Amino acid sequence: MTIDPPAVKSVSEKTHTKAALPPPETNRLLCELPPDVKLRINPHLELVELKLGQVIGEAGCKMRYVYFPVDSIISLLYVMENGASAEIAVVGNDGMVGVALFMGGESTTSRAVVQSAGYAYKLFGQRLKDEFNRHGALLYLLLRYSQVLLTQMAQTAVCNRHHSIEQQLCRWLLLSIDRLPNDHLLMTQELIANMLGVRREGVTDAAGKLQRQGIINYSRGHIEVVNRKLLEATCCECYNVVKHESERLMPPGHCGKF
Amino acid sequence: MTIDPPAVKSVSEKTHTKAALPPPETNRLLCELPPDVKLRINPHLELVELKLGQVIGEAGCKMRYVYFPVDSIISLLYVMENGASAEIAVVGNDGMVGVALFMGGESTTSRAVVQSAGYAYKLFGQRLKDEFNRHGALLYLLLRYSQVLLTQMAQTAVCNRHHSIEQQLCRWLLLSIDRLPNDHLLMTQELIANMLGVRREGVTDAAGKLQRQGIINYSRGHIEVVNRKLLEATCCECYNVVKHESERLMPPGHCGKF
DNA sequence: TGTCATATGTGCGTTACCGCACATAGTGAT
DNA sequence: ATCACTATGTGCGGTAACGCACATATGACA
Repeated sequence: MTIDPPAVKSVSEKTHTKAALPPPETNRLLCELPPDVKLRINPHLELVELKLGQVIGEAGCKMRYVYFPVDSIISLLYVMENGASAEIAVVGNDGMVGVALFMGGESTTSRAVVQSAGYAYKLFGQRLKDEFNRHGALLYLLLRYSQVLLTQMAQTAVCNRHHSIEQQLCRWLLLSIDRLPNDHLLMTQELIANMLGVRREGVTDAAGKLQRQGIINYSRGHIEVVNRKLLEATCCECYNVVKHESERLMPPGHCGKF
Repeated sequence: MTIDPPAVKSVSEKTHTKAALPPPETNRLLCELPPDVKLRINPHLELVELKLGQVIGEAGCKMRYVYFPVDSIISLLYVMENGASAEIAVVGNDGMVGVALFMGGESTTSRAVVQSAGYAYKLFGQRLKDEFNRHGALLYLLLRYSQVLLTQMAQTAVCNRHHSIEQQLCRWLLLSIDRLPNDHLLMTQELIANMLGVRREGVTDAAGKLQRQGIINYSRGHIEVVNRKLLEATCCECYNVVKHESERLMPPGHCGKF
């Protein structure tokens, strides 16, 4: 029952033995690529382990690699001058980290932090750009994904403005477990507070309410969603808006259909 | 001295007589295009007048046209189920409205509203897509602009989370006058409140403070920035972050240099 | 000039969240 | 078993923004 940071590693290793590495297709973007693109890209993909809290992209620094999460989750976090922070968007096996590379900026104003340990496929930035500049399926796929990101950011802005900590916590939990294999996540309330840009005590309050309603169970860095339906009902509209828009923009089986 | 909605029209007409239409180059994006692209695009650009409050793109509805503002300002506004709203980003002659067209989504979850009346060049969506699909300078220019939008949205999210109404009002004023020919804007506190997603009284308070500090002058729908330096000093970091990132991503004279 | 709609000012109690201080409880290391 | 560390619980005063009600001022227009 006990899962601590080192244990996470062993769990991951157990899941992904040499005999059963998660294929690149575990990532939605890599999956949707047509065969010819895969042939060019896949040989250069490198499966890497990402540890909780690891920074894979710093604000203002040129990104050398892009990452396609398979079972890890990456937070795009904005850190202000005074140290306060806020999550801008979250990326799991539905997306990639490093859109600034093909957008032309090479860097962004936000930091990419591992929010849930796991694996990701890493690709050298120039390789991505080369394929992007062939102006084929990859370009159109990444463009659509960029719009998903845009939508998520916009919704985050709105949610920050109008919704309570409890509602935002619900949204955050839903976004997280959607990107995880089960309804169990490793995350302290302190870290969640950093993501949401609120006080730790505020998260304690909100989480307490959810626990008392039988929506979640948590203790010392573990959170389990036990009643997803109720969680969705308690959440603000923001989660559903983002989810539906993502599904609209990136329907499954889109590869080669651009 | 009196400028009301009808007067705005006459002012605009005075400025842009048949003899002196603002050229497409008044818009930064159109300006940066290399000659061959201009040759293909410009014949299809249509100068249109945009009235205050006009909706040129509705959430969830396919956009038929894209707009390149010349002296108008467009707000990307998210309207929630309960009617509350918040501005996600603002577009002036530095950008365009309708990125969803080339991103592939055809529509977004936000509404595009005219925040400041004026003119814009309108282009049929398919024309833009056609040029985009030539995979030339336009593609790379619009990608960079998309990153500017992304940055602006991210910063809006953070600003909503951490900064006071007064600071946000400063940011909003600066973003606005940067896109206007002078330091004078037509905007009631009620409308500003809608943009910022706060109460009208909150804007009254904040505006009152700024006025008492000699930073702005306002009365019945007119706001004039009289001390920009002080305004910037009173503002949060958000304005400068977005401004610098925009300048980095879209330096002048970039055309043909992709 | 008077009238009216609209924009702005102001006061009040309420709420959500903050910042801080400190108490309590799991958990790993020894 | 003990200790130290970290995560979580809780209380308290302070503050920013809210919702509401209503007062006042300004400019447009008859």
